[in-house]
Amino acid sequence: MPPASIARVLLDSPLPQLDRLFDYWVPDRWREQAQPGVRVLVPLRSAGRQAKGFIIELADEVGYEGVLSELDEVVSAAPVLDAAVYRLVRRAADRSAGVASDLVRLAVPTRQVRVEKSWLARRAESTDEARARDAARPTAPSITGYAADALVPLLTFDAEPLGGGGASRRIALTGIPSLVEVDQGTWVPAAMRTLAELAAATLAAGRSAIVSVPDYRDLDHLALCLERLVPSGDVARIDATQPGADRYRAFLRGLEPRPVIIIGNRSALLAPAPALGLIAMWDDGDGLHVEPHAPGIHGRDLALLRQEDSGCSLVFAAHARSTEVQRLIELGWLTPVEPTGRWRRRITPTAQQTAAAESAPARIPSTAWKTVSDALASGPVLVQVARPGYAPRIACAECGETARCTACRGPLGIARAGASVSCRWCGSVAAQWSCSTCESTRSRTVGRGSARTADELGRAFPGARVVVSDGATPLQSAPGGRTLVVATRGAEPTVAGGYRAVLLLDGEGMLARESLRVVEDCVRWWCNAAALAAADAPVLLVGVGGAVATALATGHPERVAEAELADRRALRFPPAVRVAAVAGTPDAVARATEAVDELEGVDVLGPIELDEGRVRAIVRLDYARGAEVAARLKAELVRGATAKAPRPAGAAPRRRVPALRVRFDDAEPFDDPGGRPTV
DNA sequence: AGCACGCCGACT
DNA sequence: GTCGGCGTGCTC
Repeated sequence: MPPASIARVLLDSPLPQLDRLFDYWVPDRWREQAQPGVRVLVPLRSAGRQAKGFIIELADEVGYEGVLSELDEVVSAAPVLDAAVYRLVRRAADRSAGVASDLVRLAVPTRQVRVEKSWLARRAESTDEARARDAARPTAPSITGYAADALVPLLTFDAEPLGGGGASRRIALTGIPSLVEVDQGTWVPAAMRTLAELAAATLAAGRSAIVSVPDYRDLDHLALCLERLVPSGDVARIDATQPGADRYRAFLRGLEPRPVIIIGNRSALLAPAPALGLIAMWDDGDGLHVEPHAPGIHGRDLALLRQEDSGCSLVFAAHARSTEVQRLIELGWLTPVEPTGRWRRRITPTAQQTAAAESAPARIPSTAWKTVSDALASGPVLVQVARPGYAPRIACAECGETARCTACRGPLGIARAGASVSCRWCGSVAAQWSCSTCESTRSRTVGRGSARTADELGRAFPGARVVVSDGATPLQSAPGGRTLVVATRGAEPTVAGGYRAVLLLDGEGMLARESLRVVEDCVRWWCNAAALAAADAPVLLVGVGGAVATALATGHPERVAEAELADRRALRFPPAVRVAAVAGTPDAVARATEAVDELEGVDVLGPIELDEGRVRAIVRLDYARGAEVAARLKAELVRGATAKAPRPAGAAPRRRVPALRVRFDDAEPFDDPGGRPTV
């Protein structure tokens, strides 16, 4: 038998029972092109069709007793599924009972034939010019604001074996200062400059870097910082909003031998990168790092797995520490690092008062009113609110019951001043509403959204320009001068020089949300907004007291993470343990939970009723049980997908809904029962 | 997903 | 005696 005549192929299929490698003969005509990583078409006999797939490895021995088919076609010679990316995808799928090809689909963008052809042609040339460019490495920038020796271990790669690197290679950056001026009049968050400098220094050491940020406004700032440090050909931007061809070109850049800096959102962590030296992630507590598609993996976990596999450096940077990072610090897996001469951003708690200064809106205490008023004289002021729109909620004037949409049961609200009442979920206008409890037709507005706050503040501070930035229409930056910027949490724009004051409203309401992560999320939102203030500017948090307020007032947000994690340990909640939500038909869920329940360090909550005919249970597991639990749940998924559940007499013959779904490490099951379940 | 193999009711 | 119902299981 000639060598390497068998190709092991991963099929492009979401079916769990097909999530393994299939052997195919490589016919002579494809022998040349059939290399690991290429796209192929293969026959799947019983399915009677052709399947797409990727060659994972070549072999010269059959690992299968049956009769092999020949692969039909090598789609292109581009080895798009990189070996390291496949290892990452395989491990990530295995630890979450997921299907590898679901992740491959995120890792390898849709093929763009023209882009790929020109890339292959260019690669074949391999010009002297390219080699000269390789030799001319950019010089390493210093990392502004950090002691020279603090970050040296991150940027030292000499002859280190892959998979090496201790905890000094993995750090959690905290205490990051606020905005910095990178060019005349251009201000960016200091964290973006630090991450850009780290990436550029990694590149200068002859290694690639991946920097993952939650949203495109961070990405723009990061790109801006990198422009000043490295040639544009050394930066590849992977971003969901860019056109397919650009996306594919950026992706292919990571397959070239020359090191590169890859910047992007969560999918950047799945990008190929030669000689990976650094993975950095900004604000890992931001929910945008969670991939919404199956199997719903958090970018943080991808970063941790990839670091372990490659032995590269790892940086989690954030203003507020997540409980997950706190846990890794306590385990000794991450080393906390702070900038030199760290000054602590203090957030001053201010009690809610009913009696405020003359003409002040009732929700702004008089001290805060004075602060805003004074600050406006020297520049822009940020006011953070919880909700967009005019009135976030409508309630019955008689009994106080929340008004809900007749179509979808979503809450009703008012989007703009003078607009009619409409549903916040489905948008349908509620023309004639009557209370479902007491049948009254009189309603009242509850709470103030960004639009109403802006209206009120505009009247209260005549002469100030009022700007609104919310999730639907976020601003990257706002004008300076006498400007009041009203923004919903997470949508705060930057201003040159930083805000002269920051006022955090609605804290009480934000904390009242029924969610495992409320405290953590609120602290993150507050710290992120506070970081947009000028260094000496006051930051006031209205209506929040207790230990959280104390931690923020003394400039120690990490104490909140410590306390939160201690609570979760006591309650056996994530991230002290891992969780897997198991949803589906009652018998499928029962079988799945029975399969794992008897394991040491595993317990099951529920099941509870979801919608008609479906239930959901929560499996809680010690980290050490992860592989075993995921494997058993995967086996149940395979069983559920192949053998159909015995249907009760008289029911519809084929269920449209899958019998079983599993989602790991999602805190949603612990959240507000009024929300819409996603599992 | 698709499609074949396999074991029980009304037909030339 | 067969033709075909779709329940069960496999796909290199």
